[in-house]
Amino acid sequence: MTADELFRALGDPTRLEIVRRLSNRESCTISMLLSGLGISRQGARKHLQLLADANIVTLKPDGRDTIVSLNRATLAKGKAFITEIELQWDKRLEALRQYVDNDQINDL
Amino acid sequence: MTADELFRALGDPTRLEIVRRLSNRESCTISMLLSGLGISRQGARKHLQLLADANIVTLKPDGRDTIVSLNRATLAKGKAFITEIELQWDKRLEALRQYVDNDQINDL
DNA sequence: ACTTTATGCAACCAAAAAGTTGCATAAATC
DNA sequence: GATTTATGCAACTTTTTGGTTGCATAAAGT
Repeated sequence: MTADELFRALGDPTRLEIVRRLSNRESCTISMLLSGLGISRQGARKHLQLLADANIVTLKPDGRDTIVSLNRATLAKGKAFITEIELQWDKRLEALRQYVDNDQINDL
Repeated sequence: MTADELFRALGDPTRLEIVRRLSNRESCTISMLLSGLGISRQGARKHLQLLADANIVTLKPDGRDTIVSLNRATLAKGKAFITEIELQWDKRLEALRQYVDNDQINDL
């Protein structure tokens, strides 16, 4: 799963709300999770499937219900991606700083 | 700018490639940045505008050119959002652990 | 057995996104 | 001054997304 797929899955207010709910509740059933989102069950269910496809969420059938749980490792990947970008940025800035310093030495 | 808007802006391979390029290069002109992305200049320019609208990138006209630079603070917000979710998750798990511990005490 | 509850699947629609092409313009360069 | 280069704006098409409704089904509760 690529970083853009992960971010795309997080890039919707309904889906982000689902993720927020899962971070607060225990893993819960689909109907509990999706009630009160302001859209139809099937509409919300599509969002949930998108999260499942992006591996942000895991669905486990259990009798009549289906249990939804948050996949922490996947979220961590998104965080790691941003951290990596920031790291590259820092390295570049540091290289620039050293370059400027050398110029100052040359100016002596 | 909401978290979902930020993630949505990052949720596209072309835009993520633009961000990656900016993390490695010095701030550069639009044409330098967008060449070789595999789509038309105007197509790529639309993606760049989306990144600018999400405040991930800043555009600064300079004579004939326009200088593009990465906005570090905005990326940090995305990271912070995920961190917050993880924190909620941890707090919930800790509460659950203590609950289980109490049960064990009750069993004595 | 009958009813309710939790869920899935599929068709359909409207709006947004991704991409294209063509034309315009203003700054640099020759 | 003529040309090249960097850019913008706008119209248009195709694909994707977000949402709906209707119908089906299987497990639990009465």
